[in-house]
Amino acid sequence: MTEQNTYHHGDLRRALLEEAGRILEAEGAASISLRRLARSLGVSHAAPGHHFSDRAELLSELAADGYAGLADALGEAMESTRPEDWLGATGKAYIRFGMANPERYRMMFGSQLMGEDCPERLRAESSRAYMMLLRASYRGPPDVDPADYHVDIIELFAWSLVHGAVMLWLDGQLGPGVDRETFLALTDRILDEKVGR
Amino acid sequence: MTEQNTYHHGDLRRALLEEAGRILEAEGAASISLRRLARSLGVSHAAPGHHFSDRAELLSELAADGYAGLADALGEAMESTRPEDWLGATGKAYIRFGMANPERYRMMFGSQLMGEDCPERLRAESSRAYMMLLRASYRGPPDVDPADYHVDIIELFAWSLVHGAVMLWLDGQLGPGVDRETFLALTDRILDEKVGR
DNA sequence: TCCATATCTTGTCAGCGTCAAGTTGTCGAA
DNA sequence: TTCGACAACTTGACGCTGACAAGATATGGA
Repeated sequence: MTEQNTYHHGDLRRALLEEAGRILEAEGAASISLRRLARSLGVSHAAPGHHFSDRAELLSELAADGYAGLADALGEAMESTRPEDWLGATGKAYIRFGMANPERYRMMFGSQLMGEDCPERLRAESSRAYMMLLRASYRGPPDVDPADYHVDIIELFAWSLVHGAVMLWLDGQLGPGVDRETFLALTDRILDEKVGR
Repeated sequence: MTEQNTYHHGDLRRALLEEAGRILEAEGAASISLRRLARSLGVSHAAPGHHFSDRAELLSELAADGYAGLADALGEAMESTRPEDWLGATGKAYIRFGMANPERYRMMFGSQLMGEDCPERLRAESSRAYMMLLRASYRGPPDVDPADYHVDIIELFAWSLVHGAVMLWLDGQLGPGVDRETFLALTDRILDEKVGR
């Protein structure tokens, strides 16, 4: 399926992204090289260059996929809970997404792909995820467009909290005393007690 | 001072770290290359290899310096406030440190330098910074060694909060509506209202 | 059928980290 | 003072990387 002996690969772009995603979670973003991807897929070393202008563009695509997955996870969390529980539910979903996709998450937030001239899709997917959190924490009148919410204390508070917790976990900064179970119990308790209002 | 025409540079190791630090804040960690450092300092391309076994080892040293600076900043914040205000004061100092040293901060937490076989000094300095936050948030009896504190809800809560806030700021995730002043006002307010108990 | 075009290959370039082997300076012991 | 061990540095090489240019090949519409 990924192997086709035709001159044209068929869907090299997709294959490149899939292989890159595999390497990402297995070895980290630093191990992703265009030449290695080409080697794995049996194409020439310059073939990837026809689908991504840059190595950065490929990584941005991976990051955009990550934001899309995060936004979806947040959306699902909101669908299965009542609006008054949205903030806590999305927080928990956020933390679980980060723990399930550590390298993906690290790349989304750690590397500075989101510059001035970042790809449009990356910007779109990341702001979609952001809008999810805004919606989850919004408490105002219901007829306001989510794009018109403004960042206020609650939103920054909630997002900072879950984002920081995931980062601390991924970097192993919490020490050996905090295992996976303990961490989840702690964060859930924080979200219940501090965020639920 | 950084230029000496002797065969032996004198203090090449220090000069390498200083130049690397300059490049770090100016262009980001990705722009730090051993050969470029050698070129800037007028030594051969292999000279840095005699002071750092690895490129990673040099970066780890930079990160360790960062943790040392962070720990110092937290320590100063605690010295100039009463113990009951420590948590809020260290939180504010933490946020200001991150904003003042964006690329340094990103490298400390973003890149996975803190693995199993990470340099001893990096581990030491990072846990020193961690201990500062534990001390600042500790509320138990005063005769307990800080090393024996255990991570509990308050500590994780406080550190997650400031860490996440800094990351969001550095990555520009908050959008154009949140400028530096607004961000500082928001985070200060959060620390006062939510962390002060 | 034929040609424009997308796709892929081959070749090349400079830069990078890393290692090996040789050179030069330093410093303490004899 | 001389000598030898050792640290600091240079030179050279290797394979890897991203990037570009130019040519080959397949595809699909006119």
